[in-house]
Amino acid sequence: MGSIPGRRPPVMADVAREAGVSHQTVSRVLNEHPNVRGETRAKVLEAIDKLGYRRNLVARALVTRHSRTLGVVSFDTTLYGPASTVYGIEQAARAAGYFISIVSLKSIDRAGVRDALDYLADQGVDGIVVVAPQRSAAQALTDLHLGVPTVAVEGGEADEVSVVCVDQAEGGRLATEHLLSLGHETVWHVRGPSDWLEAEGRVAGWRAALERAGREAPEPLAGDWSPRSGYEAGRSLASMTDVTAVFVANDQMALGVLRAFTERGVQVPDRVSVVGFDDVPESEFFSPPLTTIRQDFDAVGRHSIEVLLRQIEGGEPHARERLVVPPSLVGRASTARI
Amino acid sequence: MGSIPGRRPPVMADVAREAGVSHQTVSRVLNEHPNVRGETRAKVLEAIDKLGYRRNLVARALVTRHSRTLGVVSFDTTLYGPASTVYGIEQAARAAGYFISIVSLKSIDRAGVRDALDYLADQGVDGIVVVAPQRSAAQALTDLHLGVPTVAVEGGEADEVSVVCVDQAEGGRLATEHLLSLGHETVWHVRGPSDWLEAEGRVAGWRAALERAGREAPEPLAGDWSPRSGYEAGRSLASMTDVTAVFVANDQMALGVLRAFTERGVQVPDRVSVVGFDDVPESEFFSPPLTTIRQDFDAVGRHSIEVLLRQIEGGEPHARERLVVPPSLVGRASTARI
DNA sequence: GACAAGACTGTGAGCGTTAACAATAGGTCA
DNA sequence: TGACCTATTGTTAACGCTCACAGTCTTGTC
Repeated sequence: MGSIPGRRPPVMADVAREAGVSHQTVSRVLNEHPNVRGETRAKVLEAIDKLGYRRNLVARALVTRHSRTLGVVSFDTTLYGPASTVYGIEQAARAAGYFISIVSLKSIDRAGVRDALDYLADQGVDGIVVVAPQRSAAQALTDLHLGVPTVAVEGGEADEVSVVCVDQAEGGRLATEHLLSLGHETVWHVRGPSDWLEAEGRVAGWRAALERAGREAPEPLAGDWSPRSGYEAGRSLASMTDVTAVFVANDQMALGVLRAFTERGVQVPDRVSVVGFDDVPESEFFSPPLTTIRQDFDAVGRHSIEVLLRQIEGGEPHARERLVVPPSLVGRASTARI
Repeated sequence: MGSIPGRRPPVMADVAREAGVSHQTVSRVLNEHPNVRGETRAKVLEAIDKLGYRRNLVARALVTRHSRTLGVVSFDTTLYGPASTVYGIEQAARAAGYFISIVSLKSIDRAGVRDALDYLADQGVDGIVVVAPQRSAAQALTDLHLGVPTVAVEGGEADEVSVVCVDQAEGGRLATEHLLSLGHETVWHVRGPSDWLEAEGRVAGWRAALERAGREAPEPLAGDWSPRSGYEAGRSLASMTDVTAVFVANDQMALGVLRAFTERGVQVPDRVSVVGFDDVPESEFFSPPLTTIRQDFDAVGRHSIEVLLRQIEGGEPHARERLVVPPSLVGRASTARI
């Protein structure tokens, strides 16, 4: 398989010499050009194999102006949601023959997003997926952007770019209606941080469901997605006697709520029902197992690549699509009839 | 800021013309070459700004033979450990001015690893980090590899490449000794899948600690890292009357164990003490809060980049380092004196 | 005031590939 | 048979940058 260490790797010209053809013919074989005689092709392939030749994608990218690399900008890939989405993106991209270059942001202010996009644009990516669940990120996308096809995951109403998202409001509605259908008078809500579009969508769905049922919406409790913030919200809720149902904006916070309830002797679901959001793998084993709203992160990742590739390869780099993935309710033991 | 859509982006020659200098002088300014007159530099920078010029990194990579991109091969970036490690890698790499290209593997057989490495090598990465916690992956690394500096995270004894890892055996020892110090006669173990080096390291540490204390090591229960497998192990353990202490090989399985114990009315920590591994953010809010072994994934990620860059930039591409990060015990409410 | 040693700038080649065009061979059709 | 097509191959020129080398312009020194 060639490639003696220390010697410079073979290039197309070496293969051409070995096979007794021109470098262009080698290029044709590599690019599966139809007009190459079978015999010639065989000679070239043999030479490639003999020398252990691998084509230089950097040189190729220089002349074709396509790197076959997609950029992904994401916020905190340590969280289950973004991690799963990025995973789906990566799988779909690789299946389509694209590389993935990742930038994980710590803070998601406009400057950070701008830097990340510039950074990726410099590298010559053919397209960018921004997992931009925050309003600020989505806004940053709206003004800046330069000429690379872009799709935003959870990008809100942004009409400058294509968007793929889960219908968060629908999720909030499903959770709330589930609780109401169990006979609860009203449903409390532990919400996510206010800059997050997902948090707002869930609040909106929750509020809409309550309104439609003619119920009063209590003041939502603030959280920041962390179990700790859920725990603190849970302590507040535990001290209120009229709380019988809580919709928590993600499973991690729901875990904190459950913990606080356990400490205070508040039985779930006997005295209070709890619904989470995300369906992380752990939630089935919470105590009690958590009723939650399932988001198909994998589908979101796959779809975002599909949309992006349509823009890149379909020759409509500025096309704008909007693709909404529906969430679903997963019923478990943390909710019960009042 | 220049860059009229539709027109081809400006290149170095355009900047040179605008500034009235040669393209080489522009290159010098960009590369911070010392011998450029301040006035000239200013003219060039002004022209760059005016035209909105951005240097083409692909062309640069072609001639320098350095892409300033590092490849990362990882297995299931949905899990907290790999996700956190990759996050640390990404942050450290970007801080050092490198891009990160990611390949997430579904299955980690030799062919998969080989493909991933080839794929990245084709792309022209300057170095590769393989997050290879499985024995098979580590072995795959050992034979194949071609000429790109490589570092393995959790790569076992592989002596073909540099390795950065957490001292898993030490973690197992810490967990076990903690339980023994609380007066438990022996410690049961729910282990991870047998192909995983981390699982084996933890088993080894557990066994060693028991041996040193002169205790019998019970047969470990098999798990696959998932909460469900922990749950099943937990059901078995709940039915044994002589179990008072369990060391579970990760926090997710520990959650499953706790769930099973709760269902069977086994009090933790009153009747059985439980220790996990990883210190995921949720574990503090399990019921009860989980005593666990903390791994500094972030440090592992950072160190792996440091080691890799030393190989790449230090001119010793085949140097082999071994860097071990110590774990630590985080005491919480799931363990108590017998 | 001439000369060497720097400081600064420009010229040309080449990185490894693909695109555009040219050239050759073999055959078809009137 | 000769013009004319088509299949196949080769030649040359980019792509946008950096490297090596060759200039030119300042200084400082005696």
